[in-house]
Amino acid sequence: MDVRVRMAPSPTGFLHVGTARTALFNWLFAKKHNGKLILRIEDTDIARSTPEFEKDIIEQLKWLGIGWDEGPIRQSERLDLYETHLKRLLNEKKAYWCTCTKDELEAKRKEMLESGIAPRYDGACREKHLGPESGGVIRFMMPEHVIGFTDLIRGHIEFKGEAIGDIVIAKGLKEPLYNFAVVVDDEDMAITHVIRGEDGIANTPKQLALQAALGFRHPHYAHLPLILDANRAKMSKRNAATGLAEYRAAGYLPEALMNFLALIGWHPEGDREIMTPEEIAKIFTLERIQKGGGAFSLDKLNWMNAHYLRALSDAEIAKRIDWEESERNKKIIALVKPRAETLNDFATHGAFLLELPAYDAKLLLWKDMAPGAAKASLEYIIELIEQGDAATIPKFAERNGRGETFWPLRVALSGMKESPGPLEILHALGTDESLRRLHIAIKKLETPS
RNA sequence: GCUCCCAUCGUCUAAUGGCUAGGACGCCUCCCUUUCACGGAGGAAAUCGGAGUUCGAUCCUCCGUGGGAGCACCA
Repeated sequence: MDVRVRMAPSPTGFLHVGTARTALFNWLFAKKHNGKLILRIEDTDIARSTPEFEKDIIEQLKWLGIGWDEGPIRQSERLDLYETHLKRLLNEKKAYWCTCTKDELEAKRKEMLESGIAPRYDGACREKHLGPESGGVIRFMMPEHVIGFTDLIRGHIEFKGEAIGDIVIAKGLKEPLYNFAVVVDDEDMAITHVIRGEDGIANTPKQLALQAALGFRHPHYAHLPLILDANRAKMSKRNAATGLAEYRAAGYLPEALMNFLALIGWHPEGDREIMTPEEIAKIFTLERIQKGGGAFSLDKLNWMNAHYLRALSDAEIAKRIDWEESERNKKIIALVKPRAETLNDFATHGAFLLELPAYDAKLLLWKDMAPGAAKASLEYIIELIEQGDAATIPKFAERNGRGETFWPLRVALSGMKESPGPLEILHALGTDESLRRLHIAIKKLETPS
């Protein structure tokens, strides 16, 4: 059978890195097996879903480089389909209307919690035989037997049906809830493999039972380890940037992010870590997915991003940061690239070329050299530049001392403690601007602080 | 509290029922170098604990401990 997988984000928030990683693994799996990937928007929660979030999800997925074969399919546009199956379950007495109030349920829940048993619905409305006019919710009669399945990553997992209780599958005939809509859709879309986060494990028995009751087939399940934050807890907005758009805005490259995300919870056989999506897809297998959660290491992402950045041509970088290809911009890019970690660094690290930053005169002094020596060195360099002999600066440095020559020059031109090399900056700035900055430096050295 | 899942350097991970447990990030040292970065060469750093199976266990089993997730008229 042809592989069909889906990514099923809920538009109740911006695209989360965890959701993106799950989407990526589905994408890799589909690609590896020549299967189809379906984008399904799980917007059954009308109160929390917004078009803005949906737009962000689609936009970021595309930006990351994840394409899909079918969709986006919105659950909110398929309410009739769910209603049909809901009615069937009701008719077959596999589901029933329930009018228990939230207060009643909360009280019972508390009671059960206090007596040390797993809180679950007690089935109070099971035998009431209520109809749609009751205005209640629809509950599914959970079977009391053990429900097990073989997770493609974790192996056999079992849950006791009686511990789950009768779950609410819809608030009304036109208001299906997550677990029910998922089951109907996975069947309707002929999903073969459900690849989702570990937090979906506990939902699996519910969905399995629902599938059985509806006469649907069971897809294969694979539960991915979670992406953890630095504190090894599920990544949350409180402790880290969780929105993919935030990383994009911070200047990360989609190819770097993709490579990085693929390596959280999955690893190829060998030592190779830098791989294109195509290379990864080729060797991707669920068997090599880790069981334990993996921490999101910003350090490693930064390293990887810098690595990918250096591999880009200057012209490509200009395009990505939306800079016109002027001579000046080209120079900035070439100069900043070896040191850049993110795309944003071109603007921030390159700023000194456009405007000399304020700096302290003392910065001009190499080690414990005297201000007079620095001044003399800079004055001589000015002379060389004015004579068109800038090319002989290295020779002068040999006589004058490398540090004593290059350090003051570099600081005079950049105003910074750390920067590209002085001759490169000199070239990038051009003669006029370089001379202007050198004179500023000399003035600083002349002014006692 | 209940249910489920997990456990190799700080982090992401590789490997094998048996040589000095490998790589990457980060960290440290050295080289290159005016600085920083890049690059190059080294280094420190791990099989959670206890039983059992076995000639032998990091790997298999059990217990413990630790960590995580889930327990909605959210998804």
